[in-house]
Amino acid sequence: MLSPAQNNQIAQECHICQSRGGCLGIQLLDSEEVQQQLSQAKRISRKGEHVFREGEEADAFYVVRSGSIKSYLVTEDGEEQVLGFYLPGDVFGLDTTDSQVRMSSSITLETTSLCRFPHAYLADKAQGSNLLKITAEQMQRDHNLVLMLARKDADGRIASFLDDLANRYWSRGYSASAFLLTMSRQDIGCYLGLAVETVSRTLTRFQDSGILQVNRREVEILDHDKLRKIAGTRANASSGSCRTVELKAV
Amino acid sequence: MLSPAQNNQIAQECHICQSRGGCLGIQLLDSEEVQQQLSQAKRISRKGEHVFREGEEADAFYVVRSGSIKSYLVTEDGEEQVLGFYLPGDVFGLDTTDSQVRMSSSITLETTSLCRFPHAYLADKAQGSNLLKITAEQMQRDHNLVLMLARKDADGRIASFLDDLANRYWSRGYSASAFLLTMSRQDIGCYLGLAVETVSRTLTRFQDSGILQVNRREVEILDHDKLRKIAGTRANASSGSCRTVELKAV
DNA sequence: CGCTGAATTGACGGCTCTCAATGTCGGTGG
DNA sequence: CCACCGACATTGAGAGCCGTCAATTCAGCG
Repeated sequence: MLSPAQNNQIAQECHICQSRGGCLGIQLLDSEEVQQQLSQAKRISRKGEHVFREGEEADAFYVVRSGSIKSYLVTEDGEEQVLGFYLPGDVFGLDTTDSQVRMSSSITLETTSLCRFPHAYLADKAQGSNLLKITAEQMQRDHNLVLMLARKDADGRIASFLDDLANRYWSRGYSASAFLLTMSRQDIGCYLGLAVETVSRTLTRFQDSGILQVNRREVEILDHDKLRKIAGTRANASSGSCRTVELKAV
Repeated sequence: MLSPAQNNQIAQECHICQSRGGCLGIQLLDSEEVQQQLSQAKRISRKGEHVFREGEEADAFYVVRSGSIKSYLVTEDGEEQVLGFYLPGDVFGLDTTDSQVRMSSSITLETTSLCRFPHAYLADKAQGSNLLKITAEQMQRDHNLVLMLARKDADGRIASFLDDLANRYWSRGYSASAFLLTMSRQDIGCYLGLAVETVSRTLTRFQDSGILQVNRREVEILDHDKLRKIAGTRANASSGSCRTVELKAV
């Protein structure tokens, strides 16, 4: 076991995971290996480099230290479906098949620094519960995405997307009202199941309504309440008839 | 450790998990507890009963022995978003929040028998990798759903849905061409993000095209190739401009 | 300075949602 | 046994959102 002082030093060295209750390396890696792994772990990639690709062996997962990551998969006809974007502090690379093969690819959207957590170096104890918590994050994200896709129109999707980004930046200590979109309009469209033109038009319309200010990749949210309101309202009652039917009480 | 004979006996008692490489109880539960847990585990619920609800404490997950389950969550405006349907052999109840709280509700669609796996009784060893494998299933399912919602039109979604069901029945030893829809049209619509009427119309149109025969809950697939073809083709190039851009090789 | 790719804006058409009516099945009570 | 009823499913007509196609502007870069 490392001394508290040592832990402290390592934790300070990487403040990214504080929102999770401390450095993941200390939580997950065999104590004796922590320092070594953490020092090996820092990988810096330039924009457009793949961290891993679908089909490769999955022998590690990652935490974003700085920069941003796009996770996507390629359909049969050779086109992308974006699965998510990862910001500093986010864990990614956990979605693998039964046989520990990558279910998706991930690529850097800018110069990005990562922590790498090889599966082989994970400590055994309490691993299950920790991993469960982490995978839960991913699944929640998936569910939110599904929810957006299935139940919201273009306005709702864009608003949800921006609100989500704002919250995630906020929880990481950045401004929730002004930030940079590290991904292209196309990426956003892919993520939200919208055409690029629709993304553009919607942003412009939001700007005209005074909800936000947008210039290229720069976004400033002026009326967060209104944004949240748009994000919250669903598009179609389509599945709106899907009310929770409470069956007769026993 | 139980003797091979005992393991064999227990495994035979429950043949559901064979496709997974053997009874999950033997793989996951503390050996000494296996038999006890397995006998306690059998829970039979009548149609319309909740297995658990969103917000409850998540102290166990489940495997469907017989019957079927609908997983859903309720949006702010009190409406459902179906997250998936679970058939015999499927694991569900793994999607929890950080603090081990249910992220979704699940309800029986018919008389259903379940195996219950309390987290407290899980053996420590090799738990991590096993759980990872299992959560991976769930995530893959999520991804497929997202893919459908974001990139397929009504025809594609319905076709994918039916093809998926057929494959899952097939892999469990049932007919892949004729089966019963255990869920209502509304449930299907919720799952696929379509209006009930669209589901109905699409099924009718598929029938008129000779792809399948449908009567109420009974479905018989007549032209599986054509079904798969429809399922495979995407609706909009919307995100179709989302080609995999191969950046310049280094 | 020209080129390339990203982003914006406009016109048009189609898919699917909405609203509404009808048909069908299972259960209930007379 | 039959009429009635409610839930589910089907079918039709109309409208709106969003994708497609196309042109234009703009930023970055060699």
